[in-house]
Amino acid sequence: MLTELFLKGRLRQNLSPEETGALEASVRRTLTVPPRKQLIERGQRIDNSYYLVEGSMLRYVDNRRGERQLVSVAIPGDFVDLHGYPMKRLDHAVGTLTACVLAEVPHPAVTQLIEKFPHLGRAMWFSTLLDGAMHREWIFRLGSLNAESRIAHLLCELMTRLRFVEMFDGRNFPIPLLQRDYAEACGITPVHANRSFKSLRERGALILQGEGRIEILDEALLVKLAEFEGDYLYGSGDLQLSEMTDY
Amino acid sequence: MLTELFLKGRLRQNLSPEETGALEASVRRTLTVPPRKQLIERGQRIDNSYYLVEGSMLRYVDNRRGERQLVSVAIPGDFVDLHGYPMKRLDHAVGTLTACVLAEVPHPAVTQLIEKFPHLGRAMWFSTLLDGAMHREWIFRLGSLNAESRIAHLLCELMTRLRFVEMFDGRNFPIPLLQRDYAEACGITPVHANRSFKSLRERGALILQGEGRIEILDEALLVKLAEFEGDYLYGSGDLQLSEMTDY
DNA sequence: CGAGAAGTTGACGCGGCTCAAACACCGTGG
DNA sequence: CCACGGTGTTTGAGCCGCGTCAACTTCTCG
Repeated sequence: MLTELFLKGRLRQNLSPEETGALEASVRRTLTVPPRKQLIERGQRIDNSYYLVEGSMLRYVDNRRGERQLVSVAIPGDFVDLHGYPMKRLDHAVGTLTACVLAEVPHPAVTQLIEKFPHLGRAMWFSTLLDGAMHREWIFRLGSLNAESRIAHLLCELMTRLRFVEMFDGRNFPIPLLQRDYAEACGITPVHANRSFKSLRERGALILQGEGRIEILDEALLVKLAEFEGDYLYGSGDLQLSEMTDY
Repeated sequence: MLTELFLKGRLRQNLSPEETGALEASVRRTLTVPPRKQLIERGQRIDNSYYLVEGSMLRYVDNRRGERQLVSVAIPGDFVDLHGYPMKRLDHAVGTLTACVLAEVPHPAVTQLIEKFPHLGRAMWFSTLLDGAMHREWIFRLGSLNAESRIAHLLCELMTRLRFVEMFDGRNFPIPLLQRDYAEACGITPVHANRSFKSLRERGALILQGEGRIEILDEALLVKLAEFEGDYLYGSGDLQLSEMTDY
């Protein structure tokens, strides 16, 4: 079941066996990509989308000085560039963070999927809108928080999302973002990211183990520092997409 | 033709007469809303979406100190909270900037629309993804630019979008955002927004006429300061959604 | 003519940037 | 075996962009 995590991590509802079967069948092939490799550049036309089975990926835009601004971190279960299906080209670059296993889904297959299963189509629409919600919170992070809180906020989001796909044990943070990645995500310099991590360490919130390995010690403290409210991830049971199928 | 601007501003392609007729017919009523009035609060469940016919609106999230972070500025032709159709509740607040005329579209009507016109459904999906693209650029703005460039970048985006709906004459900027609104959009204080505008004025980029009225003098200079590349608005003729209908 | 909202400006402090150096760890090759 | 370079992390010193606090002006409207 390649797409099993898609359900847990992104769709927020159950699909019928026919729908999951059709989704599974629309995968043309799977491929393995080495770490830190750019797959798509800004402006590139695409006619496949990639579902992330294993590993983690980054989406980013570059400014004219070659500096990178991260806009998204993808984890297993994310349909990384499904928005490329309606948009036809991407306004940002996509690359791997770690080695990744990807499932390739051709856009014509998506068209067939959603025409045959309109309900699945709305679910896929929803999954692309979750990116929008996460982008909005990313804007909040950059516009309203200081450096230390920005990092805490990003960690909180990722911990919450990782729990959806059962990839976080409460201590060992499984995404090996380097300090310069946090800097590029949070709009600060790597030096200042380091100082912010030092402060988080001194507060007892986490332990750094080098090369992006982080051990979480006090999640509640991170949530408090970040003013984190996870409702924007639409994970609560009583507000699921399935309610809309009543229409 | 209430929804005429939707085509120009958001859909980036042509619709058939049947499609536009059905879209038009799905409007239950139009309503007028006074300026600076909040319509929807974060977390609120919705079962209508609003298409903006006239005026301008803001979308924002609040932090726990009551400070406001803008995440979007809506102009005529925008389907302000169409993403609320698949999501069922909003993760942000929505309010008017000026007095607005809104067209109310019930969500069940949207379901009927997209089931009868799958092509229109994909077009509406696209229009919600345009928000995502603008959000990403908003992240870039906050994460990679200084205060003066952030304001310039926001102005550039809005000028470009206003041109799509033929609402910008090249001089008089028709959205009366106050300096504190620019501050809330750009993650700076109102005082510093004022100093940044002063700098833009001294460069000869624009003239401030009070109460949010701005006259644009040197658009090229603003584009340069902002490192603005408008391709993310998907306005270029050769990359329109219509190409995907080949599938 | 008083009150409030928007804009403007100055003085001062702090958060984050820049430049620089040093340290830890690892894989490679002599 | 150790020397070595590369990468990631850590820390210090000094500076600057932006925040804070406060005063003042202008305009509008009651």
